[in-house]
Amino acid sequence: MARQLDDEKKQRILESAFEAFGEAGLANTTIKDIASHAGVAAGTVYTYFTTKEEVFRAAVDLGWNRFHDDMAEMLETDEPFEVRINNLIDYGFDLLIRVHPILRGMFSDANRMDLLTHHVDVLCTGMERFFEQGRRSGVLVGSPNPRVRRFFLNSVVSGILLNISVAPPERLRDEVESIKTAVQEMMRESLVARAVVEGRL
Amino acid sequence: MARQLDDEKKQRILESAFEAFGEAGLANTTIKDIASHAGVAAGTVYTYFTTKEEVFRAAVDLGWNRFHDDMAEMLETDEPFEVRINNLIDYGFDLLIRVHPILRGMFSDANRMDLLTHHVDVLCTGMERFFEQGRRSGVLVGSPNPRVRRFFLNSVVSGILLNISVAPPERLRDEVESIKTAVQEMMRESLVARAVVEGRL
Amino acid sequence: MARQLDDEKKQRILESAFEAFGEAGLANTTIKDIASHAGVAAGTVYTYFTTKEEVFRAAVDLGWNRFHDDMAEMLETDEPFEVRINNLIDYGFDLLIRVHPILRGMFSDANRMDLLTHHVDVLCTGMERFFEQGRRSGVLVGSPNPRVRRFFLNSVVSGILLNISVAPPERLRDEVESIKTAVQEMMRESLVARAVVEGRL
Amino acid sequence: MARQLDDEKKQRILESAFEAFGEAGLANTTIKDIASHAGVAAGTVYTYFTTKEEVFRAAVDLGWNRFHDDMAEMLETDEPFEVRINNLIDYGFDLLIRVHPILRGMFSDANRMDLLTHHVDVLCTGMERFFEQGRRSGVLVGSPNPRVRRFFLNSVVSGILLNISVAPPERLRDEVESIKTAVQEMMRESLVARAVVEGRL
DNA sequence: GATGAATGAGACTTCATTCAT
DNA sequence: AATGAATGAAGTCTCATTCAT
Repeated sequence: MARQLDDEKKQRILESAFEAFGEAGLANTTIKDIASHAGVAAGTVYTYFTTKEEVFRAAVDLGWNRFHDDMAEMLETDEPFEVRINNLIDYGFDLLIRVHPILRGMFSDANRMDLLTHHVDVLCTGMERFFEQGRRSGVLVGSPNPRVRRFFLNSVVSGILLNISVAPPERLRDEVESIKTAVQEMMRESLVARAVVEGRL
Repeated sequence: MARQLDDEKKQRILESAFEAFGEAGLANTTIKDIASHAGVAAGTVYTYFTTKEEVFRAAVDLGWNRFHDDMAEMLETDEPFEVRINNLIDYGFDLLIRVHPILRGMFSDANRMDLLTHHVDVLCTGMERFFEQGRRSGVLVGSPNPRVRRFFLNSVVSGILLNISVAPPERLRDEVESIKTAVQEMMRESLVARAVVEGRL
Repeated sequence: MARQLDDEKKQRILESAFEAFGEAGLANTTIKDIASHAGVAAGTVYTYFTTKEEVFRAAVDLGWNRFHDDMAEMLETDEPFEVRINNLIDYGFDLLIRVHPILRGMFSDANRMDLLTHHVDVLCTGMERFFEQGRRSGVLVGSPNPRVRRFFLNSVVSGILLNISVAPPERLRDEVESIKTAVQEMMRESLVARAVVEGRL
Repeated sequence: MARQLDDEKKQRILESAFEAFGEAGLANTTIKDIASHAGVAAGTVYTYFTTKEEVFRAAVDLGWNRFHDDMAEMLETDEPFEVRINNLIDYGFDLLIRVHPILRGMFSDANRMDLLTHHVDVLCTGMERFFEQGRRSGVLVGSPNPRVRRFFLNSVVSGILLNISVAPPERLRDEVESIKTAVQEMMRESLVARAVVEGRL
């Protein structure tokens, strides 16, 4: 038998593509860039993918799926809601750093290929489900109108994504840190406000 | 006279570039595309710009500046705040449709060239100043903490931009309409909530 | 046993090559095409041949040799000349259909590699010898000048080859049929003409 | 105004393509080969043609049309038939040397693209018309059956084409010379034969 | 011996930019 | 100032050939 198709190698190519596209975008990244970063010959990329566009799509999905998986793992535990929301704030933003390339370098092209709406939707639906659990345990406030709530959620989530995407790599950590702080304060205030409304304070 | 003619031609090129880049992105748009849409020869573009990148920068700025100007014109009138906020909701989103190309087609590349942070910042600062006026006349609520308020504003503004940018041209108007409705509801609720807190309801 | 198996595999590859080259030509046929049609892996082709060009040469020779063999078998029997000439006309053209690929798909490249003159020559010499036998039994006419006779033979034989090579596969059988009819008529006339000249009619 | 599209340059490219394709065939000829032989940059070829295939088609047509034109010019004069047939034999074969490339290098691919049947047909029809004039002035014999005559003509014409096409360039002139001699002899014999039949000799 | 993944040279084609007209 | 033909660098992709398994 000959050398077998190597899933590890495909992953290496994909990882390399993810970084390269994230850095420079679809058009400014060459197959050679990707290949040499992955330690293979240019032609080898075509053993695992049929076109550059397919590599791009796979790289975008890699980033988003990794993000979704990490989010799910973090949120869907048996711990009490308070612990999970702290996890979200404490570690959730770290996840964004890993997917920063999808936002910074792959945004427009991914959008043009209609690869984004789906993932933004998945993300927001996951968040919504999570916060729903919080609502049931009375922890979080928000508009009593579910449509407004969804819009608010969607806007804030998207807004955070956009803000992170525009951050150049070198300012990325600071930007994330400041967003994190703001979210923490916002939540604290929200809880206080609710307590006031409920006459608990 | 000659000067005017030239300026007019430069504008035509820029307008054409704005549309072409917005539709297809930096890399998928050729100088010839831009030139022929503007009714000039490819070489003529180089009479007014030195490189394709410069055309791109100028097109991005054209879009954003036009947006900023329209926003300013709309918000900075002498009319009472209530009228202006209705204008914002009624007509503001129409402006977004005009700048959709910057978001849809020029996002990543503009970002990579660091042309975005500035404009997002200008937009948010303008909005902040506007809502500040509202606050002074007691119309709008929001966190008492200015940092949280700014974060909230920035997130929602950015979120709206992202959501619009993600909409394909054919779904654009519907998407804008639904965002508009959500914002209206959100504001109504916000005013009610404040009235409740203040014991007015 | 092993030897036989190998030979059989080599034949399969060659057969596959003959068809593929005949269909698409040297440059438009890949080693993979040939291999997969033969039911082997691309690498295996290199166990039996050293280069693609060698495969091509072998395929060309396969076609021509098969043709020469079939012609020889048909012509060199002990039957009377009249029977054999009828065989030639009745079945000879069927042979051309089998070698059509050499003519249609392999012509130019085979020619460039100087693989053709030899085979056209072999064919014409065989035909000449055959007709010579006819002459001896007084059956066929033709120029009394052997050089003219050879030229005439060569031209008609080559002309038939060219006409068949030019026929697209789907028109091949019709084309062959019409050539067959024309040859039959021509021969009949020739015999009549000779009879006239000899005062037999 | 800019440099104008230069018909002379297009001709130079075509001429270069004709020679290159004729020498090496479609697949073995690169656009760069053609361009550098024509003294232009590779990209310039694409100013005048859209694909390599288009260049090839144009080169094939160039060769054949030139041939048809020369034939027509030679045959369609007011001179007596005897003079014209001598022209045909004396100079006609020289024309074949000019088109040798179409036959040697472009045959198979041109055939695959169905560019040949038409031209072979045009050639044979032209010849038929010419010999028809001869028949009317009683100069030439041949089968009284027009179908047989056409087949004979077609075969001999095609046969000559094939024989010339298989000649390698260095043997080309000799080959043509010997065909020429054979044709001359064949015609002389044909005339003699007719005289015999008619009792004139 | 067979396999087929890996290689990398090389082809076509595009397009930003230049510059003769 | 405008034009658009010319240039040539660069990118994607193919495929003959090699060689580890």
